[in-house]
Amino acid sequence: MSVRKDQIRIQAQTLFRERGYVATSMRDIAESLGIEAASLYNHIHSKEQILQEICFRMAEHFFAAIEPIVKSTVVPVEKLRLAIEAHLAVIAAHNDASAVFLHEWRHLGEPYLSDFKLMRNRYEKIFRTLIEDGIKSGDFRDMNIALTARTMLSAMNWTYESYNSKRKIDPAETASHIGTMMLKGILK
Amino acid sequence: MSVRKDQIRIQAQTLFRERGYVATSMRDIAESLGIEAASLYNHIHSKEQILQEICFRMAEHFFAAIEPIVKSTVVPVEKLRLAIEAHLAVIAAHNDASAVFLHEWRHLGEPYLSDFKLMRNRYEKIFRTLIEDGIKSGDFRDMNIALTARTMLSAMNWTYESYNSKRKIDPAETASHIGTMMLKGILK
DNA sequence: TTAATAAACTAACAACTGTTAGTTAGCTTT
DNA sequence: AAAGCTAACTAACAGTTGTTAGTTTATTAA
Repeated sequence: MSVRKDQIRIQAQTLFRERGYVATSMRDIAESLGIEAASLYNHIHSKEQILQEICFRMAEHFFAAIEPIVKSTVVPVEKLRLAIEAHLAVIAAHNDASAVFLHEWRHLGEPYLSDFKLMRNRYEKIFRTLIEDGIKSGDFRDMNIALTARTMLSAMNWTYESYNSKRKIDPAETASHIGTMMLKGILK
Repeated sequence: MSVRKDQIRIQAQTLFRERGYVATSMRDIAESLGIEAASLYNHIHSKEQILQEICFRMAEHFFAAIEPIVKSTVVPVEKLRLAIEAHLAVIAAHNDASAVFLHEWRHLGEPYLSDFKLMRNRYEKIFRTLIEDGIKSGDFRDMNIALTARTMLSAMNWTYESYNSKRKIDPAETASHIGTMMLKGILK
Protein backbone atom coordinates (compact mmCIF):
# COMPACT_ATOMS: atom_id res chain seq x y z
CA MET A 1 0.00 0.00 0.00
CA SER A 2 1.97 2.97 1.32
CA VAL A 3 5.53 3.53 0.27
CA ARG A 4 6.69 3.72 3.88
CA LYS A 5 5.23 0.33 4.65
CA ASP A 6 7.18 -1.12 1.74
CA GLN A 7 10.36 0.46 3.08
CA ILE A 8 9.72 -1.12 6.46
CA ARG A 9 9.23 -4.54 4.89
CA ILE A 10 12.38 -4.22 2.81
CA GLN A 11 14.53 -3.18 5.75
CA ALA A 12 13.01 -5.93 7.86
CA GLN A 13 13.80 -8.51 5.18
CA THR A 14 17.46 -7.60 5.33
CA LEU A 15 17.61 -7.65 9.12
CA PHE A 16 15.55 -10.82 9.50
CA ARG A 17 17.86 -12.50 7.03
CA GLU A 18 21.02 -11.35 8.79
CA ARG A 19 20.05 -11.89 12.43
CA GLY A 20 16.85 -13.92 12.28
CA TYR A 21 13.31 -12.78 13.14
CA VAL A 22 13.51 -13.25 16.90
CA ALA A 23 16.90 -11.59 17.24
CA THR A 24 15.72 -8.53 15.32
CA SER A 25 13.93 -5.95 17.48
CA MET A 26 11.46 -3.32 16.38
CA ARG A 27 14.06 -0.80 17.50
CA ASP A 28 16.57 -2.38 15.08
CA ILE A 29 14.13 -2.01 12.21
CA ALA A 30 13.26 1.55 13.20
CA GLU A 31 16.90 2.52 13.50
CA SER A 32 17.65 1.23 10.01
CA LEU A 33 14.96 3.65 8.78
CA GLY A 34 16.12 6.54 10.95
CA ILE A 35 12.94 6.70 13.05
CA GLU A 36 11.76 5.59 16.47
CA ALA A 37 10.31 2.14 17.12
CA ALA A 38 6.90 3.50 18.08
CA SER A 39 6.63 5.29 14.74
CA LEU A 40 6.55 1.96 12.93
CA TYR A 41 3.06 1.39 14.31
CA ASN A 42 1.69 4.21 12.16
CA HIS A 43 2.29 1.85 9.24
CA ILE A 44 2.03 -1.72 10.52
CA HIS A 45 0.00 -3.56 13.14
CA SER A 46 2.66 -5.75 14.68
CA LYS A 47 6.10 -7.23 14.24
CA GLU A 48 4.57 -10.51 13.21
CA GLN A 49 2.54 -8.84 10.48
CA ILE A 50 5.81 -7.89 8.79
CA LEU A 51 6.90 -11.51 8.83
CA GLN A 52 3.53 -12.61 7.51
CA GLU A 53 3.71 -10.27 4.56
CA ILE A 54 7.25 -11.31 3.71
CA CYS A 55 6.36 -15.00 3.81
CA PHE A 56 3.05 -14.89 1.95
CA ARG A 57 4.27 -12.48 -0.70
CA MET A 58 7.11 -14.89 -1.44
CA ALA A 59 4.67 -17.78 -1.62
CA GLU A 60 2.72 -15.83 -4.24
CA HIS A 61 5.89 -15.21 -6.22
CA PHE A 62 6.73 -18.90 -6.29
CA PHE A 63 3.24 -19.95 -7.38
CA ALA A 64 3.01 -17.21 -9.98
CA ALA A 65 6.30 -18.30 -11.51
CA ILE A 66 5.48 -21.97 -11.70
CA GLU A 67 1.77 -22.13 -12.56
CA PRO A 68 2.04 -21.14 -16.25
CA ILE A 69 4.69 -23.82 -16.68
CA VAL A 70 2.53 -26.50 -15.08
CA LYS A 71 -0.39 -25.53 -17.33
CA SER A 72 1.76 -25.55 -20.47
CA THR A 73 1.87 -28.53 -22.80
CA VAL A 74 5.59 -29.22 -22.98
CA VAL A 75 6.91 -32.70 -22.39
CA PRO A 76 7.44 -33.79 -18.71
CA VAL A 77 11.22 -33.60 -18.72
CA GLU A 78 11.23 -30.10 -20.12
CA LYS A 79 8.44 -29.06 -17.78
CA LEU A 80 10.48 -30.00 -14.75
CA ARG A 81 13.53 -28.23 -16.12
CA LEU A 82 11.49 -25.05 -16.63
CA ALA A 83 10.03 -25.34 -13.15
CA ILE A 84 13.49 -25.62 -11.63
CA GLU A 85 14.68 -22.59 -13.53
CA ALA A 86 11.58 -20.61 -12.57
CA HIS A 87 11.99 -21.48 -8.90
CA LEU A 88 15.65 -20.46 -8.96
CA ALA A 89 14.81 -17.22 -10.77
CA VAL A 90 12.37 -16.24 -8.02
CA ILE A 91 15.03 -16.85 -5.38
CA ALA A 92 17.57 -14.82 -7.32
CA ALA A 93 15.10 -11.96 -7.77
CA HIS A 94 14.03 -11.90 -4.10
CA ASN A 95 17.15 -12.66 -2.25
CA ASP A 96 16.61 -11.52 1.31
CA ALA A 97 12.93 -12.36 1.24
CA SER A 98 13.73 -15.91 0.15
CA ALA A 99 16.03 -16.38 3.10
CA VAL A 100 13.29 -15.20 5.47
CA PHE A 101 10.65 -17.27 3.69
CA LEU A 102 12.77 -20.40 4.01
CA HIS A 103 13.99 -20.05 7.59
CA GLU A 104 11.72 -17.77 9.63
CA TRP A 105 8.24 -19.04 8.77
CA ARG A 106 8.14 -21.18 11.90
CA HIS A 107 7.82 -18.01 13.99
CA LEU A 108 4.45 -17.28 12.43
CA GLY A 109 1.56 -17.56 14.86
CA GLU A 110 -1.70 -19.34 14.19
CA PRO A 111 -3.63 -19.42 11.95
CA TYR A 112 -0.89 -18.15 9.65
CA LEU A 113 1.48 -20.96 10.54
CA SER A 114 -1.00 -23.65 9.49
CA ASP A 115 -1.87 -21.74 6.32
CA PHE A 116 1.78 -21.46 5.49
CA LYS A 117 2.40 -25.17 5.94
CA LEU A 118 -0.56 -25.99 3.73
CA MET A 119 0.69 -23.68 1.00
CA ARG A 120 4.16 -25.10 1.18
CA ASN A 121 2.84 -28.63 0.93
CA ARG A 122 0.73 -27.59 -2.05
CA TYR A 123 3.85 -26.20 -3.70
CA GLU A 124 5.88 -29.34 -3.05
CA LYS A 125 3.03 -31.37 -4.45
CA ILE A 126 3.45 -29.57 -7.76
CA PHE A 127 7.01 -30.81 -7.95
CA ARG A 128 5.95 -34.29 -6.89
CA THR A 129 3.42 -34.35 -9.70
CA LEU A 130 5.99 -33.18 -12.24
CA ILE A 131 8.31 -35.97 -11.15
CA GLU A 132 5.47 -38.50 -11.23
CA ASP A 133 4.55 -37.45 -14.78
CA GLY A 134 8.14 -38.01 -15.84
CA ILE A 135 8.10 -41.48 -14.37
CA LYS A 136 4.81 -42.30 -16.12
CA SER A 137 6.20 -41.05 -19.42
CA GLY A 138 9.14 -43.40 -18.93
CA ASP A 139 11.74 -40.65 -18.83
CA PHE A 140 12.54 -40.86 -15.13
CA ARG A 141 13.45 -43.91 -13.11
CA ASP A 142 10.86 -45.36 -10.75
CA MET A 143 11.77 -43.83 -7.40
CA ASN A 144 10.58 -42.45 -4.08
CA ILE A 145 8.79 -39.36 -5.33
CA ALA A 146 8.50 -37.47 -2.05
CA LEU A 147 12.15 -38.01 -1.27
CA THR A 148 13.16 -36.89 -4.73
CA ALA A 149 11.07 -33.73 -4.58
CA ARG A 150 12.43 -32.71 -1.18
CA THR A 151 15.98 -33.34 -2.33
CA MET A 152 15.47 -31.26 -5.44
CA LEU A 153 13.92 -28.35 -3.58
CA SER A 154 16.69 -28.39 -0.99
CA ALA A 155 19.30 -28.49 -3.72
CA MET A 156 17.78 -25.24 -4.97
CA ASN A 157 16.87 -23.45 -1.77
CA TRP A 158 20.38 -22.68 -0.60
CA THR A 159 21.12 -20.49 -3.62
CA TYR A 160 19.93 -17.24 -2.02
CA GLU A 161 23.16 -17.42 0.00
CA SER A 162 25.30 -17.10 -3.09
CA TYR A 163 23.88 -13.74 -4.13
CA ASN A 164 25.22 -12.01 -1.08
CA SER A 165 28.97 -12.27 -1.22
CA LYS A 166 31.57 -10.29 -3.11
CA ARG A 167 31.93 -12.91 -5.84
CA LYS A 168 29.50 -12.16 -8.62
CA ILE A 169 27.39 -15.19 -9.35
CA ASP A 170 25.33 -15.57 -12.50
CA PRO A 171 21.82 -16.77 -11.57
CA ALA A 172 21.29 -18.20 -15.06
CA GLU A 173 24.45 -20.29 -14.89
CA THR A 174 23.49 -21.50 -11.44
CA ALA A 175 20.02 -22.47 -12.64
CA SER A 176 21.39 -24.23 -15.69
CA HIS A 177 23.86 -26.26 -13.67
CA ILE A 178 21.46 -27.27 -10.92
CA GLY A 179 18.77 -28.07 -13.50
CA THR A 180 21.11 -30.33 -15.44
CA MET A 181 22.40 -31.98 -12.30
CA MET A 182 18.92 -32.74 -10.95
CA LEU A 183 17.56 -33.99 -14.26
CA LYS A 184 20.52 -36.22 -15.06
CA GLY A 185 20.18 -37.49 -11.51
CA ILE A 186 16.74 -38.90 -12.12
CA LEU A 187 16.71 -39.73 -15.83
CA LYS A 188 16.67 -43.39 -16.81
CA MET B 1 32.05 -34.24 31.42
CA SER B 2 29.31 -34.43 34.04
CA VAL B 3 26.13 -36.34 33.32
CA ARG B 4 23.98 -33.34 34.19
CA LYS B 5 25.77 -31.17 31.68
CA ASP B 6 25.07 -33.76 29.01
CA GLN B 7 21.40 -33.75 29.95
CA ILE B 8 21.33 -29.98 29.62
CA ARG B 9 22.88 -30.14 26.18
CA ILE B 10 20.48 -32.82 25.01
CA GLN B 11 17.41 -30.94 26.21
CA ALA B 12 18.76 -27.74 24.70
CA GLN B 13 19.28 -29.49 21.36
CA THR B 14 15.63 -30.42 21.21
CA LEU B 15 14.41 -26.97 22.19
CA PHE B 16 16.85 -25.11 19.95
CA ARG B 17 15.72 -27.26 17.09
CA GLU B 18 12.02 -26.72 17.76
CA ARG B 19 11.99 -23.00 18.58
CA GLY B 20 15.42 -21.75 17.55
CA TYR B 21 18.27 -20.62 19.81
CA VAL B 22 17.10 -17.06 20.39
CA ALA B 23 13.50 -18.02 21.06
CA THR B 24 14.55 -20.59 23.66
CA SER B 25 15.11 -19.14 27.13
CA MET B 26 17.23 -20.51 29.91
CA ARG B 27 13.97 -20.91 31.83
CA ASP B 28 12.63 -23.10 29.02
CA ILE B 29 15.69 -25.34 29.21
CA ALA B 30 15.55 -25.47 33.00
CA GLU B 31 11.85 -26.31 32.99
CA SER B 32 12.42 -29.23 30.62
CA LEU B 33 14.83 -30.60 33.23
CA GLY B 34 12.56 -29.85 36.18
CA ILE B 35 14.90 -27.31 37.78
CA GLU B 36 15.23 -23.52 38.05
CA ALA B 37 17.06 -21.44 35.47
CA ALA B 38 19.71 -20.30 37.91
CA SER B 39 20.59 -23.91 38.71
CA LEU B 40 21.83 -24.41 35.18
CA TYR B 41 24.81 -22.21 35.99
CA ASN B 42 26.18 -24.84 38.36
CA HIS B 43 26.93 -26.84 35.22
CA ILE B 44 27.47 -24.42 32.36
CA HIS B 45 28.96 -20.97 31.94
CA SER B 46 26.45 -19.37 29.64
CA LYS B 47 23.64 -20.00 27.21
CA GLU B 48 26.02 -19.50 24.33
CA GLN B 49 28.37 -22.15 25.66
CA ILE B 50 25.61 -24.71 25.16
CA LEU B 51 25.28 -23.65 21.54
CA GLN B 52 29.04 -23.78 21.08
CA GLU B 53 29.26 -27.33 22.35
CA ILE B 54 26.39 -28.50 20.18
CA CYS B 55 27.91 -26.95 17.06
CA PHE B 56 31.52 -28.01 17.56
CA ARG B 57 30.66 -31.52 18.67
CA MET B 58 28.69 -31.95 15.47
CA ALA B 59 31.59 -30.63 13.45
CA GLU B 60 33.78 -33.30 15.04
CA HIS B 61 31.25 -35.99 14.15
CA PHE B 62 31.22 -34.94 10.52
CA PHE B 63 35.00 -34.85 10.22
CA ALA B 64 35.41 -38.14 12.05
CA ALA B 65 32.99 -39.84 9.69
CA ILE B 66 34.54 -38.58 6.51
CA GLU B 67 38.29 -38.56 7.15
CA PRO B 68 38.89 -42.32 6.93
CA ILE B 69 37.05 -42.32 3.61
CA VAL B 70 39.16 -39.49 2.23
CA LYS B 71 42.35 -41.31 3.27
CA SER B 72 41.24 -44.59 1.75
CA THR B 73 42.38 -45.69 -1.67
CA VAL B 74 39.08 -46.40 -3.39
CA VAL B 75 38.37 -44.90 -6.79
CA PRO B 76 37.07 -41.26 -6.87
CA VAL B 77 33.47 -42.10 -7.76
CA GLU B 78 33.16 -44.61 -4.96
CA LYS B 79 34.91 -42.28 -2.55
CA LEU B 80 32.32 -39.58 -3.13
CA ARG B 81 29.49 -42.07 -2.76
CA LEU B 82 30.92 -43.24 0.57
CA ALA B 83 31.36 -39.64 1.71
CA ILE B 84 27.73 -38.86 0.92
CA GLU B 85 26.56 -41.91 2.82
CA ALA B 86 28.79 -41.07 5.78
CA HIS B 87 27.54 -37.51 5.91
CA LEU B 88 23.92 -38.66 5.81
CA ALA B 89 24.59 -41.28 8.50
CA VAL B 90 25.88 -38.60 10.86
CA ILE B 91 22.76 -36.50 10.32
CA ALA B 92 20.53 -39.52 10.90
CA ALA B 93 22.42 -40.42 14.09
CA HIS B 94 22.37 -36.86 15.50
CA ASN B 95 19.06 -35.54 14.48
CA ASP B 96 18.33 -32.57 16.69
CA ALA B 97 21.98 -31.57 16.93
CA SER B 98 22.23 -31.51 13.14
CA ALA B 99 19.32 -29.11 12.90
CA VAL B 100 20.98 -26.81 15.43
CA PHE B 101 24.37 -27.16 13.76
CA LEU B 102 22.92 -26.23 10.38
CA HIS B 103 20.66 -23.33 11.40
CA GLU B 104 21.75 -21.78 14.68
CA TRP B 105 25.51 -21.40 14.25
CA ARG B 106 25.13 -17.79 13.22
CA HIS B 107 24.22 -16.90 16.80
CA LEU B 108 27.68 -17.88 17.95
CA GLY B 109 29.75 -14.96 19.19
CA GLU B 110 33.35 -14.30 18.28
CA PRO B 111 35.81 -15.90 18.12
CA TYR B 112 33.66 -19.02 17.85
CA LEU B 113 31.74 -17.72 14.87
CA SER B 114 34.90 -17.25 12.82
CA ASP B 115 36.24 -20.61 13.91
CA PHE B 116 33.00 -22.24 12.91
CA LYS B 117 33.01 -20.68 9.47
CA LEU B 118 36.60 -21.82 8.91
CA MET B 119 35.76 -25.37 9.90
CA ARG B 120 32.71 -25.41 7.69
CA ASN B 121 34.74 -24.16 4.76
CA ARG B 122 37.36 -26.82 5.44
CA TYR B 123 34.63 -29.44 5.38
CA GLU B 124 33.16 -28.17 2.14
CA LYS B 125 36.64 -28.16 0.67
CA ILE B 126 36.84 -31.90 1.25
CA PHE B 127 33.80 -32.38 -0.95
CA ARG B 128 35.19 -29.97 -3.52
CA THR B 129 38.36 -32.02 -3.68
CA LEU B 130 36.46 -35.28 -4.05
CA ILE B 131 34.54 -33.76 -6.96
CA GLU B 132 37.72 -32.38 -8.48
CA ASP B 133 39.36 -35.80 -8.29
CA GLY B 134 36.41 -37.32 -10.10
CA ILE B 135 36.73 -34.74 -12.87
CA LYS B 136 40.47 -35.41 -13.18
CA SER B 137 39.88 -39.14 -13.38
CA GLY B 138 37.46 -38.47 -16.23
CA ASP B 139 34.43 -39.85 -14.41
CA PHE B 140 32.65 -36.55 -13.76
CA ARG B 141 31.85 -33.83 -16.23
CA ASP B 142 33.89 -30.65 -16.16
CA MET B 143 31.79 -28.29 -14.05
CA ASN B 144 31.69 -25.50 -11.50
CA ILE B 145 33.12 -27.35 -8.52
CA ALA B 146 32.08 -24.95 -5.76
CA LEU B 147 28.53 -24.79 -7.07
CA THR B 148 28.34 -28.56 -7.32
CA ALA B 149 29.63 -29.10 -3.79
CA ARG B 150 27.18 -26.63 -2.28
CA THR B 151 24.31 -28.17 -4.19
CA MET B 152 25.24 -31.65 -3.03
CA LEU B 153 25.58 -30.64 0.60
CA SER B 154 22.26 -28.81 0.53
CA ALA B 155 20.61 -31.80 -1.08
CA MET B 156 21.75 -33.77 1.97
CA ASN B 157 21.33 -31.28 4.78
CA TRP B 158 17.54 -31.19 4.84
CA THR B 159 17.28 -34.86 5.77
CA TYR B 160 17.28 -34.29 9.55
CA GLU B 161 13.71 -33.04 9.04
CA SER B 162 12.52 -36.41 7.85
CA TYR B 163 13.48 -38.26 11.02
CA ASN B 164 11.01 -36.37 13.14
CA SER B 165 7.57 -37.16 11.79
CA LYS B 166 5.28 -40.10 12.30
CA ARG B 167 6.25 -41.73 9.02
CA LYS B 168 9.17 -44.06 9.59
CA ILE B 169 11.96 -43.22 7.22
CA ASP B 170 14.88 -45.55 6.55
CA PRO B 171 18.15 -43.60 6.69
CA ALA B 172 19.90 -46.17 4.53
CA GLU B 173 17.31 -45.92 1.78
CA THR B 174 17.47 -42.14 1.92
CA ALA B 175 21.25 -42.21 1.67
CA SER B 176 21.19 -44.65 -1.19
CA HIS B 177 18.71 -42.61 -3.17
CA ILE B 178 20.38 -39.25 -2.64
CA GLY B 179 23.79 -40.77 -3.34
CA THR B 180 22.62 -42.24 -6.63
CA MET B 181 20.85 -39.05 -7.61
CA MET B 182 23.86 -36.86 -6.93
CA LEU B 183 26.33 -39.17 -8.64
CA LYS B 184 24.24 -39.71 -11.75
CA GLY B 185 23.80 -35.96 -11.81
CA ILE B 186 27.48 -35.33 -12.31
CA LEU B 187 28.72 -38.42 -14.12
CA LYS B 188 29.78 -38.04 -17.72
C1' DT C 1 30.75 -36.72 63.91
C1' DT C 2 32.52 -33.19 61.27
C1' DA C 3 33.89 -31.00 57.28
C1' DA C 4 33.60 -30.45 52.41
C1' DT C 5 31.38 -30.58 48.15
C1' DA C 6 27.75 -30.66 44.66
C1' DA C 7 23.60 -29.07 43.08
C1' DA C 8 19.62 -27.31 43.97
C1' DC C 9 17.04 -23.11 45.71
C1' DT C 10 15.08 -17.90 46.26
C1' DA C 11 15.55 -13.24 45.13
C1' DA C 12 16.99 -9.88 42.53
C1' DC C 13 19.51 -7.08 38.86
C1' DA C 14 19.71 -4.25 34.71
C1' DA C 15 18.76 -4.48 30.10
C1' DC C 16 15.70 -5.23 26.55
C1' DT C 17 11.16 -6.71 24.46
C1' DG C 18 6.69 -5.40 21.72
C1' DT C 19 3.35 -2.25 22.15
C1' DT C 20 0.17 1.75 23.63
C1' DA C 21 -1.14 6.56 24.73
C1' DG C 22 -0.85 11.06 24.02
C1' DT C 23 1.45 14.93 21.66
C1' DT C 24 3.48 17.70 17.99
C1' DA C 25 5.02 19.39 13.56
C1' DG C 26 4.25 19.85 8.71
C1' DC C 27 1.40 19.30 4.59
C1' DT C 28 -2.94 19.35 2.03
C1' DT C 29 -7.62 20.40 1.43
C1' DT C 30 -11.52 23.18 2.43
C1' DA D 1 -7.22 31.18 7.61
C1' DA D 2 -9.12 26.92 9.44
C1' DA D 3 -9.48 22.17 9.69
C1' DG D 4 -7.87 17.57 8.95
C1' DC D 5 -4.54 14.21 8.07
C1' DT D 6 -0.07 11.95 8.06
C1' DA D 7 3.82 10.51 10.26
C1' DA D 8 6.86 11.52 13.30
C1' DC D 9 7.87 12.18 18.39
C1' DT D 10 8.39 11.29 23.89
C1' DA D 11 7.24 8.59 27.71
C1' DA D 12 5.88 4.76 29.65
C1' DC D 13 3.88 -0.05 30.42
C1' DA D 14 4.30 -4.86 31.81
C1' DG D 15 6.67 -8.81 30.70
C1' DT D 16 10.86 -11.40 29.61
C1' DT D 17 15.79 -11.94 29.11
C1' DG D 18 20.55 -13.88 30.78
C1' DT D 19 22.90 -13.82 34.72
C1' DT D 20 24.68 -13.13 39.69
C1' DA D 21 24.66 -13.41 44.78
C1' DG D 22 23.72 -15.65 48.62
C1' DT D 23 21.49 -19.60 50.93
C1' DT D 24 19.92 -24.31 51.78
C1' DT D 25 19.97 -29.22 51.42
C1' DA D 26 21.69 -33.72 50.55
C1' DT D 27 25.54 -36.59 49.71
C1' DT D 28 30.39 -37.89 50.26
C1' DA D 29 35.19 -37.86 52.55
C1' DA D 30 37.98 -37.24 56.56
